[in-house]
Amino acid sequence: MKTFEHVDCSRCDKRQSSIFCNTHGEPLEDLSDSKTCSVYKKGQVIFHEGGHPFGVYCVNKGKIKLSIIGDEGKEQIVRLARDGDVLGYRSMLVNERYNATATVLEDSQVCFIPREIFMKTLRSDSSLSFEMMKLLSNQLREAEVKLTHLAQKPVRERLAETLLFLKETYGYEPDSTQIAVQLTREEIANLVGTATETAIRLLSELNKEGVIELSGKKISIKDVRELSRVANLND
Amino acid sequence: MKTFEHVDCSRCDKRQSSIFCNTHGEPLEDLSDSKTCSVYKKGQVIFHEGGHPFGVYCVNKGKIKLSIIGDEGKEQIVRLARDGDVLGYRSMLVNERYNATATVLEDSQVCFIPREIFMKTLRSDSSLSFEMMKLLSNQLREAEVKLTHLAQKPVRERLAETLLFLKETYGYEPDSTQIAVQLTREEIANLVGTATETAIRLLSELNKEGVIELSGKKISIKDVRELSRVANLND
DNA sequence: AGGCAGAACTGATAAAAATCATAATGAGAA
DNA sequence: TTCTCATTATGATTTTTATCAGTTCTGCCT
Repeated sequence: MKTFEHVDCSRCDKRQSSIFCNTHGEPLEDLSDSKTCSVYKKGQVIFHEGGHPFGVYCVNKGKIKLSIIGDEGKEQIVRLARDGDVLGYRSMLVNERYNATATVLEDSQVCFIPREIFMKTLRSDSSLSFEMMKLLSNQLREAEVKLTHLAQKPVRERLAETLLFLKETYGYEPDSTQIAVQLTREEIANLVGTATETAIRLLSELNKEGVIELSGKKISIKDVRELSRVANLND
Repeated sequence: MKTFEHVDCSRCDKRQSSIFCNTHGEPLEDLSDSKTCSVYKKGQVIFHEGGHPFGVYCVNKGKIKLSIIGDEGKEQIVRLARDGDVLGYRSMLVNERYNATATVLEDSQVCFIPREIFMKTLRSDSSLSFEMMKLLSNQLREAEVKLTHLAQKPVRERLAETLLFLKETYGYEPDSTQIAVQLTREEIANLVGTATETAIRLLSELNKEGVIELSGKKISIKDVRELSRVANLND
């Protein structure tokens, strides 16, 4: 974990779409001055389930998975983070240990804002607490919808939905319909909530049907419309 | 929906354990003066999925389910509310339509705080936004854990877990080990995330095993320890 | 380049859970 | 009270999904 050149928050173009979008002036400078910026290599863990939170992490550039380990040691991926996303705020707010592990999916640049500074900003800048509430609200809604689908929809539909979700989250590779993230089949299964073999089987099924195209870990969506139909998204 | 006698927030004993625990003085009076208090009968709907939020609901006394209707019209119960809980705040914060329906499980008294007043209080009373963030954080954690269990644990374990959850949420009837809430078997299934017949079958299985005792809709827990073991809660 | 380990794949089988069908019970309305 | 309809219950069957076993593929390391 190497430190990379310090990025001035006021010049960070990801800020506009982040919870700091309305934070300006002194509070923002405070944050910027006290943070540290690091590079994480693929596979590295930013924080561990059960660990103590000492601050929040702000993704400058990167792709990160947040996962919970279930009773039998099986991973469940509960969220994916991209540029501009903030991680670890929840545990900090309620002053509890992390209940998820953040693992880097590809080399990423992440800024760390120490606890005290973040909490101070939260107290002084009411727009930040507002953005926090909105963020939490949205994530809660997403989690509840996901819950419903997990309980009610068959694996094939959930897999299609997951692929569309990956596309929405990370977009396509330049000039292609390949989803811009590399996940193992196991990770895809842990996102969908199924067994690895089942995920593999259904992926190659969609491949045969011409809806998607597989080349190694790269997945391209050949027919978004049909994939949406498979996902059966009416709500 | 009849209006019941106005309850002064400052004298409401549920306030201590609610998000208004640190709200005092003028802000609290404002809330108290502008709210309306209503009685809802069993089965009545407080708000509908898709409807516009005009304020937040504060449960004075009652038991309420929050549910989402899935693609095939099947209900998924995503949360249960009890005395002191607040409902509908999430949609209001992000200014979206309700994404869940709130239905009263037994006759309840609920106060309604109009949108403007609540938002005003949120701006003026920073402790309230803090409590909101904590509440949202906790609910998000719960949702993510539930998600993981839904994806990884068999129905029997989830049913046992649900029964323990019901006990934690609503407690026992006075001088008994009967859980203090009446749900149909279908509702239990929609909470667990399974088919009604499966829920019925597994309930009678636990009944035969002597872990619980069924009498109509009343469920009593005869052996909490064994039920916890069935739920397989290691995390 | 060769070999090795992990990942991806495929088939067979087993287990879990949903669905369908049908009967019994019970609560509320006329 | 009796009738009716919804809920509960149970059995049989099918479908879905997981698990197990074995093979091929691929990237990586020396």
